[in-house]
Amino acid sequence: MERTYSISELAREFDVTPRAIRYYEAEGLILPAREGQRRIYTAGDRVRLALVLRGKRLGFSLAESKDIIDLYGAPQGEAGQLRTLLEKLDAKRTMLTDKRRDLDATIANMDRYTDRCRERLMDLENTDREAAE
Amino acid sequence: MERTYSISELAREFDVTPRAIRYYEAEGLILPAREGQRRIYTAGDRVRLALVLRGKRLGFSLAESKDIIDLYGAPQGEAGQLRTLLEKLDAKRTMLTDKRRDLDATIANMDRYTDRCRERLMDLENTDREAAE
DNA sequence: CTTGACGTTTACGTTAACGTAAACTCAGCG
DNA sequence: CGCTGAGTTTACGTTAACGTAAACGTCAAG
Repeated sequence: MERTYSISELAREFDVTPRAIRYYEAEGLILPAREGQRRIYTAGDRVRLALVLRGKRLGFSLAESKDIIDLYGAPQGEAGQLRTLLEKLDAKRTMLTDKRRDLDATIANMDRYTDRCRERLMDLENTDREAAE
Repeated sequence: MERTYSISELAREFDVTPRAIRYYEAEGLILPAREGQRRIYTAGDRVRLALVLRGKRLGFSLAESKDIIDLYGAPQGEAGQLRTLLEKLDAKRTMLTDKRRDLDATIANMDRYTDRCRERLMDLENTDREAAE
């Protein structure tokens, strides 16, 4: 038997509130089974939650994350379905690499600035040392 | 004389509304000069706007973007100021590279899945061709 | 002179993503 | 049996980031 999780268990593990997890369910991002009234999360549900949270860190809305996550699990019976799936995957990939370009530019920018700051600091320390002689 | 811009000029160029630009000003992200009552944006203001929008694409809140943008332009007179600035820059850089790790993982994940889909499609096309014989 | 185009302030409305609180169920324990 | 701890639903509250609308200024063109 596969291991399952309660809502508060997942909440603790990922440091979110049960309320947030229920909200993701209401938005159609996670669909746990029920045992009576209680929600039962499988390992698959846990992965989906992790994907949602990673999406959040990357600045995706829940709707965008749902778009992406739903691609994993799309029907692949016919060749036509596979082809449209591949197109959608390509579109998402483009969006992701665009974001990476922005991110790399931001980091490169900051690095250049940091270098200038370091130089400035070394200059300051040198003149201090000279003044102390 | 350096070129300046009106609010609607910048709005058109970056495809945002004047309202949004004024909001960024209210939040302290851009501080254009005034000519009478009208806002006059310099090339520097334009750069700051571009940084704000890039931050948005990366999923930063306006407050986070302000944090980052304010680092460029922080006082660097004393060595102490430079050292705390360098610390803050390092912290931000760590956050950015963390984000890139998430982003790379997301892309790699999607690429693996895409490869499996492509294989599946080729298999399907092969069995189709064989069935047609 | 008035009509637009562009700008301004002020203020209220809207959406996403939850937080918070109330009132309920239900299994287990002493 | 009553209590506790975990879970549930329902509903209203909250914040960020603007959208939208009203009411006004200003200046060049017709």
